[in-house]
Amino acid sequence: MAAQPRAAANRRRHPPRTRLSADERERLIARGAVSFFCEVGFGGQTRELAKRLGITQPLLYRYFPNKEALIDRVYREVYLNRWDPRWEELLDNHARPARERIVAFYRDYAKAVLSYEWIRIFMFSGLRGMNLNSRYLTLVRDRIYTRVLRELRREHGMPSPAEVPLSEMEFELVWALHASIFYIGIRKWIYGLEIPENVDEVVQNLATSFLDGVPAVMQRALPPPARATKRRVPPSG
Amino acid sequence: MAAQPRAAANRRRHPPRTRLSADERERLIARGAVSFFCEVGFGGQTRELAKRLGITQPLLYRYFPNKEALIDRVYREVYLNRWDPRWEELLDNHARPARERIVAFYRDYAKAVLSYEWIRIFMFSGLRGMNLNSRYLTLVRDRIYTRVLRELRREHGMPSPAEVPLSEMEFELVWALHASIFYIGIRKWIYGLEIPENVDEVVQNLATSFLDGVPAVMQRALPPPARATKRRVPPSG
DNA sequence: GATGCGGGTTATCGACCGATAGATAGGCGC
DNA sequence: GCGCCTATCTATCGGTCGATAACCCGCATC
Repeated sequence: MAAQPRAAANRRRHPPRTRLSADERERLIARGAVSFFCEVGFGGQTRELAKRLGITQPLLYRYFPNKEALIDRVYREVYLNRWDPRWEELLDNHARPARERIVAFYRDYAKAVLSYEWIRIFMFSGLRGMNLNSRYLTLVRDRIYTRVLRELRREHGMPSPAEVPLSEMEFELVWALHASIFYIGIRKWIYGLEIPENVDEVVQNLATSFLDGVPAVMQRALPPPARATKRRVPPSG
Repeated sequence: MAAQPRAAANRRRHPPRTRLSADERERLIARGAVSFFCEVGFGGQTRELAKRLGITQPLLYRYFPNKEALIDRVYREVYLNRWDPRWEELLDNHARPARERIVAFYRDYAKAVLSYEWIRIFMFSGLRGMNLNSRYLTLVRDRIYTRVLRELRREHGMPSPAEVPLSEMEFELVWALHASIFYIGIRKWIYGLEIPENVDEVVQNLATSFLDGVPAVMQRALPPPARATKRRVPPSG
């Protein structure tokens, strides 16, 4: 702080500029942007973000052409690499009982999805009108819900999806389980409510309760002709 | 400016100003603010809001001291008068079977809550860090969840909440039903996904499936001494 | 030890946005 | 039909924010 011969050092308002490689700096900015925007929303100011990163605001524009590009990067950072391809294998593995597989999957899925960043970014991007959410959820529907329902059908001796296509109502039932898990995150990181410590146990109970309660509704929801497919029936009368 | 006989009329950029009573104008602004902010979020600009209302932006400031006051008004407009006191009566009415009451309640609750405005304002206010959400949800927990669980306990011959307090896990199970209903709205009005037309039927199935699946989990979750009340068993073997 | 590449900074622009001041005009009371 | 009250408008201010321009300087290179 004392008067130094090097006047330039005193004029400088910024702490000693740390000089990083371009790659490293870009990663730092990207990571910082994720935690910044998922906290304050995409309306957050670039100046504030720069401050948190310990750099000046124009430096952001050396690495990203504009704010929108930075936001895009945040999306990529959060949405990509969150999908575990082993989930599908897990659900397909007929060596384990269906019930056990489904519970195991949801416990693992919950662990991946129930995070501050994911929940909030997901919500912000939805409210912003991006279609990222719908794209992602279509993936979940095609890759997961179909499998869960297929296994449930088989488990309870109902016709396979090939025989009787999965109904909208059946998808709604799986949506409900998905919702009840995701909502735990919403309660904690959007509403700021307390949630139980043993989330894993809660998820397990939710999945169990789902598996107990859903089959009856599924059976009721099967279209009348389909319910009779156990005795082979020709497609058309 | 051009020297015309009726210069004033030509200089006017606005359509013929409609002059309303203060009360009426304020209501108009409040209603417009609700639909505006729930669409674009609270970051929406007062100029844009004024445009939609067909008035000039400074007029807003005649009725509301600042933007924040306008937003507060939006909250009041949306949060208040959405609670139907008959819900509690409905759940307490022992003349009807518990199952029927609970299903009826959720069908009605869903009808009240699954609206564009409610879902989005609720989300926006949560992300903004207001504690309105937690206050509201604490109300729901105290007034609704406790009743639902109480009736479920009674229905299945479990000890009353007075005998064995409601556990966190039991509340989680009711949360799950709440979540699965609320999430229908999130899917539609935040993610922009298609949802079934017959929401009422879906809600009915969700509630039914809940009532089918939950009791077993509840019974398992009861603390050991309580579970043992049927066959008296000493605590330690 | 001059040179220049490139990461980092300061200074600033222009648009936007909340808010205010003061002019304007619709319509009621007399 | 005159005057006043007040709802509404025009004009504008001051701060904010994304973005750009131009300069700074540590270090590798020769």
